[in-house]
Amino acid sequence: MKPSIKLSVDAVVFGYEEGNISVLLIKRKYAPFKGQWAIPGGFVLDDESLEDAVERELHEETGIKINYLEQLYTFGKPDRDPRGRVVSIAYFGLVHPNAFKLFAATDAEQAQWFNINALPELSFDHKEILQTAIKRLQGKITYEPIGFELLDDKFPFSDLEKLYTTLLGRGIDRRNFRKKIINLNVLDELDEKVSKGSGRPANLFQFNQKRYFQLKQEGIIFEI
Amino acid sequence: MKPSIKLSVDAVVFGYEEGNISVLLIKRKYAPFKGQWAIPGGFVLDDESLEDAVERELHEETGIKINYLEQLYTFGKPDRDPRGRVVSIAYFGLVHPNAFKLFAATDAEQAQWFNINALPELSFDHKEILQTAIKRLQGKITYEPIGFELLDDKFPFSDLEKLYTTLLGRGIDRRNFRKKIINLNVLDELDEKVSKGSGRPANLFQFNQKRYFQLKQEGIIFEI
DNA sequence: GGGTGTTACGTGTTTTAAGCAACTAACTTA
DNA sequence: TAAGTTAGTTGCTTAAAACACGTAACACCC
Repeated sequence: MKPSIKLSVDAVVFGYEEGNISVLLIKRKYAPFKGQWAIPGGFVLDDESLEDAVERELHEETGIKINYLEQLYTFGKPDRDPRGRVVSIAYFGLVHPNAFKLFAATDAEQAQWFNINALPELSFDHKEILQTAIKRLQGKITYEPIGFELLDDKFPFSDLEKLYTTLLGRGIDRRNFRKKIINLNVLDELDEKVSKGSGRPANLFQFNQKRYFQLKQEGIIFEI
Repeated sequence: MKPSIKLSVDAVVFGYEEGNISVLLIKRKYAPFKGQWAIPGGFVLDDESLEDAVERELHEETGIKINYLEQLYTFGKPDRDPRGRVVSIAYFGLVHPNAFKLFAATDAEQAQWFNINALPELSFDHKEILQTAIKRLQGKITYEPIGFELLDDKFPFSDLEKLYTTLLGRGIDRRNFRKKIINLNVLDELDEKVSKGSGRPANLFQFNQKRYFQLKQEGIIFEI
């Protein structure tokens, strides 16, 4: 007896640019939900791992290569797909958006970044998936020094600060935040400055990769 | 085209009794891994939800009814099952072990509680699943007032304390722990005492369900 | 029935971190 | 050159975690 349940993967990919958190969506080329926006994803091939499937689909549909990926949650309500029973394993990814040129193909008519505060209507139960992903992102950021996967190589401290306030949706104390991050020793202060608009030019920082990944592995608790 | 990937669910169920954290395992009745211990679980039927599948399999194989269940992680390596491609959605459950009489049936020859420090060899990749579950349990306990789902209705404070030290695998400061828990206001102190062996008899406590579930919903952060 | 061991429980002090205000620094723009 | 703007520092106040000790209420033993 062959099962009639199909298995798919979906990927919620976040990017951050100049104070905005965006998510990568595709416009569906075929029915169901033809012409509507959706999270990139597709069916798992019989002999590929789940992670391979996510990366393959992401690359096919949007041209992107991910640099951070983790499993999010598995969605399996019997009626979530009009084509029949489809259980989807959702993943959660982070990229530097300006490191890639979006390029839609296969099932996707178009691929585009959307600000998470200005989302279009989504196909299937993708709204629920996205909300789950946003919660995960907000949760992660408070106990892991995320940011490396979202920020540029070199960045002013205010970018990190803005990433946190935007993501948490609330103000944080600039002074304590700086103290805490500096004390983590994950940042190397550079001798370069950058000036954007008015105001004092900011010093540039860079993540110390070695220390950063060491900290992540130790499962650091750092409570913003 | 019908897919050849099959979908199963597995459930890691924890119980706590007198200072011991146990996990519920079954002895497999059929090949593969016949006669070996495994996490309870089985294939998902075409028209049932994932949660229904878990609860059905758990009840069939062990006689247990769960009072706390959440999704853990989905395991999908192509070679994890010798019968072919099987992707398994693992769940995580908590029960009061002495509230049920174990009763093995269907695929299970026997169902039994095992101390998590004295586990037998496990089938498939179930060792990895169990380790993931233990990590989740340790993580959850530090930011959620878990315990209600594991402890008896009435319990001395030392039971809660022991639950935490056992689960975290390290000592905690008894004085601060008590202060913190009491300040959460989730416990009602009863006028009953219990004496086990020597020493001063302990006052019994009870979870204030209303306040407890309110706190959980608010997603309390309470950092042991 | 009075010491002794044992577990339960409370008070207090010291140390660390979070919360918050005021200030200095280095630029741009009018 | 004064005013506006963003960057970054110093320090004080308050809350919480880390830690030691003292007291309470039993069982057990002689």
